[in-house]
Amino acid sequence: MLRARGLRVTEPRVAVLSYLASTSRHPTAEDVETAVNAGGPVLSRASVYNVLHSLARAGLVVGMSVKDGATRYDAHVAPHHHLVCQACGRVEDVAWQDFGVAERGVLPDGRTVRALALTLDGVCSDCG
Amino acid sequence: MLRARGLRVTEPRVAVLSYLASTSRHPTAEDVETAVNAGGPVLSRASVYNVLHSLARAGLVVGMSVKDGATRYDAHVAPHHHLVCQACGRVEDVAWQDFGVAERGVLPDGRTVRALALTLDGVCSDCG
DNA sequence: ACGAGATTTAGAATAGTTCCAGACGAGCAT
DNA sequence: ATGCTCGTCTGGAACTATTCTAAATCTCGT
Repeated sequence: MLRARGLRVTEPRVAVLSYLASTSRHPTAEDVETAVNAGGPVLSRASVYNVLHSLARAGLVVGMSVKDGATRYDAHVAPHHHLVCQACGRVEDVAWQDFGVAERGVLPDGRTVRALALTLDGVCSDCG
Repeated sequence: MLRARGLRVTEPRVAVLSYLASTSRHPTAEDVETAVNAGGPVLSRASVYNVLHSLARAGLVVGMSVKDGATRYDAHVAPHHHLVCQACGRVEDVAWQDFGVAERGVLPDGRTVRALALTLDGVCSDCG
């Protein structure tokens, strides 16, 4: 998977990518560091950022900024939106077809939209 | 205007709000500080943040996070989207009717969307 | 004009991220 | 398999954006 994108296969990359792929949360870099270092050899903070950047450049994960706090990462790269809960701050996925927009297109004035994910403010399933 | 929202009218608030209302850019807190202090009495950095937070809480401005860098502020609170140019990083407005989505609504699974603004990745008018 | 309480201030403190220079190790060529 | 090369990893310092704190100041109802 990494190899297919022209990235060398290293232990840190495997660890980070499997963690991200295994969770439906949208962990911050710190979450990743904590999880990956939970019971084994340590990954330095700088490495976490390095790896996240590599994976993002390769298109294997996407990073997203939410107004409060740190950048969150998501290994689900198929087109979908994010719902940021105004009550609890959680970030949940929203299936693409559940919020109808053209995936990409040209605005009436000619500007081009290449949206991969939209961020919606709302209320999540628990706080609803 | 400030008074209408139950905020005391102070010189810093007036200065920041007029600056934000006068520009179609989407300035960062630092931009605001620079602009407001350009030729007059100084506003401390902490005050800029204080004021931006008050205004945001009162609904007179909205803050938005873009993946790279600092939070940007916008005094145009009517519903509209933001287009983040992938080439130059600029943030431009997109009229609501130019990108059709329901302003708010309920997803098929019951979660509530209260979107005020969506952030689109794309290419701006200059870089087009 | 006065007083209560909100607001501002400067600077220190914190959080998130990046930079650096050197050590290390993946994978190509042999 | 072995050596080499360069991409990758590391710890720590540095940096940037933002928040905190405690005291000074100012707005506005009375």
